[in-house]
Amino acid sequence: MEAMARTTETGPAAVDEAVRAVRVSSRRRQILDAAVRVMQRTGFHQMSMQALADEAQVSVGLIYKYFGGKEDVLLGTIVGILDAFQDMLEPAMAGAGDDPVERFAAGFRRYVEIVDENLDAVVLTYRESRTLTPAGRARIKELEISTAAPLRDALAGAIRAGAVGEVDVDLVTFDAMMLAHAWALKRWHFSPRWSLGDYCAAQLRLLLGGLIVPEHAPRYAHLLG
Amino acid sequence: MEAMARTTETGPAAVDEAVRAVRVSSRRRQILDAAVRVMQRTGFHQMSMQALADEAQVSVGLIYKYFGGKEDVLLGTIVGILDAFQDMLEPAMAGAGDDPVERFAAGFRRYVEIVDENLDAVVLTYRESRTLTPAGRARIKELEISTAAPLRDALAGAIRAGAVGEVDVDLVTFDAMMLAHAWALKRWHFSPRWSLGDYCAAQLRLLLGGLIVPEHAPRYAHLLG
Amino acid sequence: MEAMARTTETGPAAVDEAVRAVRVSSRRRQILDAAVRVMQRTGFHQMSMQALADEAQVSVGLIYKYFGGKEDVLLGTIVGILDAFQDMLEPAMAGAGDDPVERFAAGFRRYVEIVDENLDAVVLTYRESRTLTPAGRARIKELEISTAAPLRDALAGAIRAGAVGEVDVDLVTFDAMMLAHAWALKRWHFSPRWSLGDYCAAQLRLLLGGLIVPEHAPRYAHLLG
Amino acid sequence: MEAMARTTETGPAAVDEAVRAVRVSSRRRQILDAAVRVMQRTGFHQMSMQALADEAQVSVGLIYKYFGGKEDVLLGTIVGILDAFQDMLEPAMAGAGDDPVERFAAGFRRYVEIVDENLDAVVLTYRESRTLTPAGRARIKELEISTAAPLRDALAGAIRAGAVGEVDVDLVTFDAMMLAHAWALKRWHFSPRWSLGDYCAAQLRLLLGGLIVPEHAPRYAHLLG
DNA sequence: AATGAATGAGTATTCATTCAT
DNA sequence: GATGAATGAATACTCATTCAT
Repeated sequence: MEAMARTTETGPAAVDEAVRAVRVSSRRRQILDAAVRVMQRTGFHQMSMQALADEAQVSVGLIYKYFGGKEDVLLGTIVGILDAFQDMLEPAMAGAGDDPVERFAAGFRRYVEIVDENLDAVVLTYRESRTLTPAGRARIKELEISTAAPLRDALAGAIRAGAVGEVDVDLVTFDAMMLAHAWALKRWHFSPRWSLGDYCAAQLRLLLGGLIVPEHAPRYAHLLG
Repeated sequence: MEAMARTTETGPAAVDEAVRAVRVSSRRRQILDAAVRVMQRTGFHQMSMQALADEAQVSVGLIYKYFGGKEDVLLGTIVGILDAFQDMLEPAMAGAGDDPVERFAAGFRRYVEIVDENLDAVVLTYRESRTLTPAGRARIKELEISTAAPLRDALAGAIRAGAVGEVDVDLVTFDAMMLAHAWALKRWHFSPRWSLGDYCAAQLRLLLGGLIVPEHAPRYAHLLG
Repeated sequence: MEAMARTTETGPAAVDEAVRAVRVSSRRRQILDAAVRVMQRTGFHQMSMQALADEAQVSVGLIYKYFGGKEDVLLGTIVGILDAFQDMLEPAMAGAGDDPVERFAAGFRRYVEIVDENLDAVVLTYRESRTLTPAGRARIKELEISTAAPLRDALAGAIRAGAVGEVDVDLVTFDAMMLAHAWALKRWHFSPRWSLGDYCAAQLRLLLGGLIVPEHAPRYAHLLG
Repeated sequence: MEAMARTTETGPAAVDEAVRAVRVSSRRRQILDAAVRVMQRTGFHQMSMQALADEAQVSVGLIYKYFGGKEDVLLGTIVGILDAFQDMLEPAMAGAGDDPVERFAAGFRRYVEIVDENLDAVVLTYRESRTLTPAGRARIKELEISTAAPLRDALAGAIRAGAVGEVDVDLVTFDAMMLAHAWALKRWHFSPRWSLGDYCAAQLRLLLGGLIVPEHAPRYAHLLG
């Protein structure tokens, strides 16, 4: 059996390579997950590498095997969060049917939910971006734009379908994203008074209120309240 | 001569007191202004007290006569910025006439302008708030709310006047504030494509588009595009 | 009196300046002296800044006010040693009379004596030079050359006076310096069997034996043994 | 087959032993050669075991199978260099004929040549000796003495032969060694001005000038210039 | 009021060494 | 024999804060 396993077409070296890649990836994840937890408690600047090592249950030295330094951990953390956004948003919108307005609404709701599940991570994105090198910042910006792409597409679809008038797709998408982020950025203001569902419904009402062309309004009455 | 100066009607102690208050205030301002400049360059955490002292042209020790410590300088800086917002917003709205919708629009435009004049300071507010003590954070929150009060009042007036339907005043005010802040927070995205005027106009169109009741719409055609 | 002192042509600022310069210089000396002691015990690389601070009876931070870093302390130490050489060699030779051969002999003896008084410092010069930046190394080389200048001059004088034949002044000076340094570099070999005086006498005999022209030899019989 | 291999006359264990000894020796050499190369580039303290492993094309762990630790590598390196000196010096002198003065001169020339071929290794000997344990240092000292033995013997022979007067053999040998080392230690001073041959000739002239008794001088005119 | 010399705790990073595989 | 992942102690350097003058 062992011999057989070693004589597949990829060969033993390839297998070892793969095993190693998995281990590297899992170690990185282990450290990044710990980093999110520590930064939620203390912020990036207050996080000592020792504290991170303790939280991740590894030695300080090992962190430097997987990351170039503290800032690289920060970049990895933020990128990880944004990746998670991207991975979660599209499926939710895919399950919302064909109507582009409904898709946009479902996307927005999901976006806010994901924000709610990653409150501190979102705040982190705003707080610590400037700490990154220009290259790191550029990467973050790209990711943020591509994260919102499904929302942008749905909105463009709604305009093509005639349900929404001619508006600046980019601006509206950005506004939607900002208002989703606001749930995290200003939760000290909203959270005591608003439930997540109410917040989404109210914001969607405001967003769509000025966009939906009057003759299509009845069909979206459940969104426009 | 010295004796004469000390025999004015308010009494020498009072004069000294006043002189001292002015000097204290001017020294504080001198240091806070320097702090804004340094933080714009380097961020709060990178700013050393020595660098602040150099920029403010005073000695390190003197900073500790006027502030409790580094964090107190940060609090003072943020409060100073929010104070400036408050001082500048109300006059601008007062000069916009009686129509509450026009006042709101004028207020929003001015708000974005002030953001534009204090880009780094606004970002600072988001980046460094968590560095503050809970007491400091609470103070900031209050100030942020009271800063937006004129906008809130105008919107409430518009509803009372029947120009705007029944909406959640607080939410809309917050959205407006967020979108104004977004000009600073996301300027890497907007600034290359949008002028300040276009940004204000487009955002106002979206905000008001869903709010103005149809029969009043013609009167605000210049705002709704 | 005080007033008078303050109204000399240099003025109070200049006085303060001078006071400060003295303090800076004394602090530097205090730290450099400690550095020599610690490096003698442990070598440069083993010397921790904390250990240096303890030895110098100052705080770690203060060292960084007076030196750019650890390597700067090393440079300062070596330069200090070479300066001491220069300050001590010339007076000794000046007191040795007019005969250039006698001057050379006296200079060599003094050189070895100074080496003997700074055994570890000399070794340090050989051991740690490479640790320095190119600029630092260049400075050391210059100093080493100028340190040996009095010996070189005496030898050149001896040649002009006809007491010594035409030899390469530079080479002989360098050899003399090397053999003086050898007293420190190889003291594990010499020190048990040779006294300082015997070592000097023997080396001088070898050095001068081949140099002095035969007809002058009688005059220097006490040197040639 | 395996059984056959195990029944040679020396016995299987002995063969394995021999094979192992060769391999051990070759691995040691592989690592030591790499160590010389790395230390020439960076010095001992800057050399990380990882860098050494990379240069030697082995894993870090393997180094610890052949050496007790980093310092043991250093000791091995220095010993290796001194061994090489010993192995190379004697043959060169053997080929120089029977005249002891000629042998001494040939030995000195060869010594400087070997120094020239191992410039950094020689400097290493001076720089890093103190890093060793007392036991290691003692070993180095012994080796250095035995390395110079052929020179010492030739000089003693020259005295016995009456070509050189009664001088301290040990001191002269040491001086010769120092001046050979100086070619490495002070190459920044000599190398731009002197060729290796000129340096050897000039130093030999100085060394022998005071030693050769006048009546033998004509025979060594080619050495005394 | 004002200075700036002095402190020393805090921290990112490196690297010799070990050991499970 | 050979690997290299993992460890964690060691250390140069920074900087907020104090205090004698």
